[in-house]
Amino acid sequence: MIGRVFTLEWKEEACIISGDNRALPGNVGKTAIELWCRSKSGHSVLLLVHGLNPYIEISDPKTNSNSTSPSLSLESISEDWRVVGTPLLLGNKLYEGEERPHWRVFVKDTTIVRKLRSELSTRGWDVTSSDILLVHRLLMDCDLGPHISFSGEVLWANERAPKEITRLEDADSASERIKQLGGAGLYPVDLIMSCDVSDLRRIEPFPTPFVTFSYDLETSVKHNTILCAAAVIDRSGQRTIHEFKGSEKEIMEGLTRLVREEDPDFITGYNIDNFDLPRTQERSEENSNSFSEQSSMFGWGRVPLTNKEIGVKKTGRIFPQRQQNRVWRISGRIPLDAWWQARQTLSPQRESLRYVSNLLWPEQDDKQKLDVDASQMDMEWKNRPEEVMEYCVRDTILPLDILERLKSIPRKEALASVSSTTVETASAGTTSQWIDSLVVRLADRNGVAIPTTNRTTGRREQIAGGYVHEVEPGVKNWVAVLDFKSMYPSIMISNNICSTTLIRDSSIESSHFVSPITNTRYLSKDKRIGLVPLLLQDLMNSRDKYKKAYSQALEDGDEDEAFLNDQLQYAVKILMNSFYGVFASSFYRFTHEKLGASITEWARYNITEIITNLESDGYDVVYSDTDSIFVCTMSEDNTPAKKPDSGSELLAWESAKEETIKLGEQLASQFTKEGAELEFETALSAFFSHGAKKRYVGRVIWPREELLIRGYEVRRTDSFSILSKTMTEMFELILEGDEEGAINLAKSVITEVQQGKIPASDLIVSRSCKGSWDKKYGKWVFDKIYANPDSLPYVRAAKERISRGLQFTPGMKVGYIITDSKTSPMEVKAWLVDEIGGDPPKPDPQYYVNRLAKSLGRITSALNFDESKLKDYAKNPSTQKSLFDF
DNA sequence: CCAGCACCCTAG
DNA sequence: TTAGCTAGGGTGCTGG
Repeated sequence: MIGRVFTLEWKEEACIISGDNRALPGNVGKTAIELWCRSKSGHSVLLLVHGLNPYIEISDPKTNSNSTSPSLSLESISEDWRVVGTPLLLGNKLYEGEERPHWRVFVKDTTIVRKLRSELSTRGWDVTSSDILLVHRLLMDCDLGPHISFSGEVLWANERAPKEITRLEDADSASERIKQLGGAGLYPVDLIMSCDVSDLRRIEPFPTPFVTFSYDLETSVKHNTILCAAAVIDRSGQRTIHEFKGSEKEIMEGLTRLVREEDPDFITGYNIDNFDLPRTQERSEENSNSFSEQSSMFGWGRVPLTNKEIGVKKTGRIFPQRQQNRVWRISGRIPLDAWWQARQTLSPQRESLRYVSNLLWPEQDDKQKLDVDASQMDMEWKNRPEEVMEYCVRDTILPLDILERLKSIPRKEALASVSSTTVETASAGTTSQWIDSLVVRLADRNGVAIPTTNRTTGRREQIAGGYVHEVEPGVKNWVAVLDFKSMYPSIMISNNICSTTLIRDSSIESSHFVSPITNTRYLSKDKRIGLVPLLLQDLMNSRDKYKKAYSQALEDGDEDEAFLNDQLQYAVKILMNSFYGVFASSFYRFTHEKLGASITEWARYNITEIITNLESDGYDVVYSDTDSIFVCTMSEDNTPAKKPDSGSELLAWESAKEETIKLGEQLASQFTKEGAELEFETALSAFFSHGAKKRYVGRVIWPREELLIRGYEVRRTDSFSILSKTMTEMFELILEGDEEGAINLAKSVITEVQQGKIPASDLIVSRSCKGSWDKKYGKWVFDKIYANPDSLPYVRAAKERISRGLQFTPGMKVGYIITDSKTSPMEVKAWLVDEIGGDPPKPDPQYYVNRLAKSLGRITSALNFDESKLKDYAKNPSTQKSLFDF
């Protein structure tokens, strides 16, 4: 290997992708933290950080705040072989509502923390700060986010490293030096450096030029073997395409060489989590006799190909790994499945790559042209290898286009920035890890001990949630929608709700907050401001700051700056909204069961009080859900909801609109109080519901014009398109006051379905289907998950898919057509036309007539025209000429 | 025909 | 180093 090395100091800025740690050689009780970064100027960096060593904290439950000598033995801890030095007295910390002295115990190595923790707690100690990864500890203790500047000693650099670094030296001695410093050897990155914790600084977020690798395998349906593969590298927009043919071994070695040479941060593809990665793992195992051999085919981890990293068990960091049904982990890189991203942000009706690309780029035929039959891949590969390869290449480009369109990567980076964690944690971590990142560092600075995650299993009793107002069937004209700004966070802030302020005993406090129903008490703010309220207030302020910066950047015409700030404000919103759920959970480290319940009871109290007041003032409250209130702005007004074209009617309409806006603003300010800010969100010219909670539509006229639909089939991914289309059109008509038109539309569509005039493609039902892989028998099974799988239509459709040689992954949506509803369970046929073409299944008209009559009938019955009338009409449309015959 | 149940998906 | 929450609507199957 050729490289350049020096005794050079180097300083630059980068974004932390992920991190890990390794003990320094010689059992010296020191640990180096590895940070994999992408620099602002585009090269990759591995940073070995020194100066932070693993520790845990302990306290004695029997020692109070006035004493510094515990009843338990500190000496025996000092003598433990796993412990470095003597425990360090930190002073008092708050733990479960009590102040008591805490000691910090340094541990030789991160791998033995778990055992030591359980031993100490068996001996009677309360052990805290003991389940936090060292790399997270680094970010917390040094108050860093993902964007950092650093300076240090250069240990190794390749051709992509900055030109200023020039002196040549040999690879072996560089590798040796890296190992002495706790590293693993020559990592496959552009630049390797060493520094001290004090050399790291938090800096303002910037858009990092990440490198992404997208890949796709074509495999034999018969033998599961790999036929060919393609990959694309995206280096800040510049893409290079790579094709792989030959033996399976050659294909996988080619992919692995590409990963190691191009050194991507993200690894993507369509459905890689459940298909390409597990298949590559399987085939590389099958094609090798040792881990070392396998590493040439699947050694994608960003670590050197040393014996230690390859490992003697399946624990070597060189291999991508997945713990039981969880996300994939690849050392130093981030797997990011385009399928999952599309599913999460788009909620598409169906989830095949064809369907999603058609959804995103309807005008581009070439992106979705069907030219290879995936269910006959062996034959296709034999007869038309060029076309198969072209198809394979296209399927590696599309995932990159999807991520680009959904802004997935900048979103993860923004979330990492506002939650001050690595991009990997933002991308693959859990909501409680994002919140940990902020709460733990604040707790450390405020003398609050860090309890471990609550590992109890089994569900505790549910807490009560939000309030939902009954809704009457029918249309209401001129409605103002008010809602609370960040309701749950505001409640936590204004009532100082936090585990650090919860009053746990019956002690008398001079002043405190008391929840309205269960009388849960929280300290007043002059006694102590809760960590979480403090944090939420900070986040609220920072969101305002980002929003301002966004507007300013738009004004200045700086698109990049506007985009960055928009991402950041959005990430803050996501993060703030995650707090309630985490604190209402049963396992989170700073949770107490009373916290979640207090938040929602204050919420219910606030909103029902306002509703009562509005009603007693004579207002008609049409609907309310958790943090929103829909209120009629005119009691006896006949101004039609449909916007007239001109004349005096238009003037009347405009004045009704003005009136609604004025009243909306007035009511919002009237009912706003400290810590519960009510905002006027939208004005509706008409509101309709058939009378069910969480199902309504509105004609929005301010601040923009749109049709608002909530809950109804139109919003559901398991509806079929003729139902969604018809219902949407009916809503348009109803909100314009044309009820007759809506009923007629329902009748005519049902008639067409009865007569078999609607194409099957408008009748596809799609639902997600779970399943688990039976290793022993090598097939998908459903009875571990479902009580009676064969009675579920989507399971039967999934089984049909599988039997036809198509991919199945747990949780995927499966499309099907109901072909005979007279039997029970009803007969369904999988929708495979998108993937393998052929004739569509023949739908059972009666089933669809019934479904439409039921769903559309719910709507029309609110207009006094019920389901049975719709069905009668469909059976014999010619005899029923007028709507009002009935 | 109906109640009870399992399961999916959405609102917030 | 396992893990956000509750409220609510709706479909289809089973068994009486």
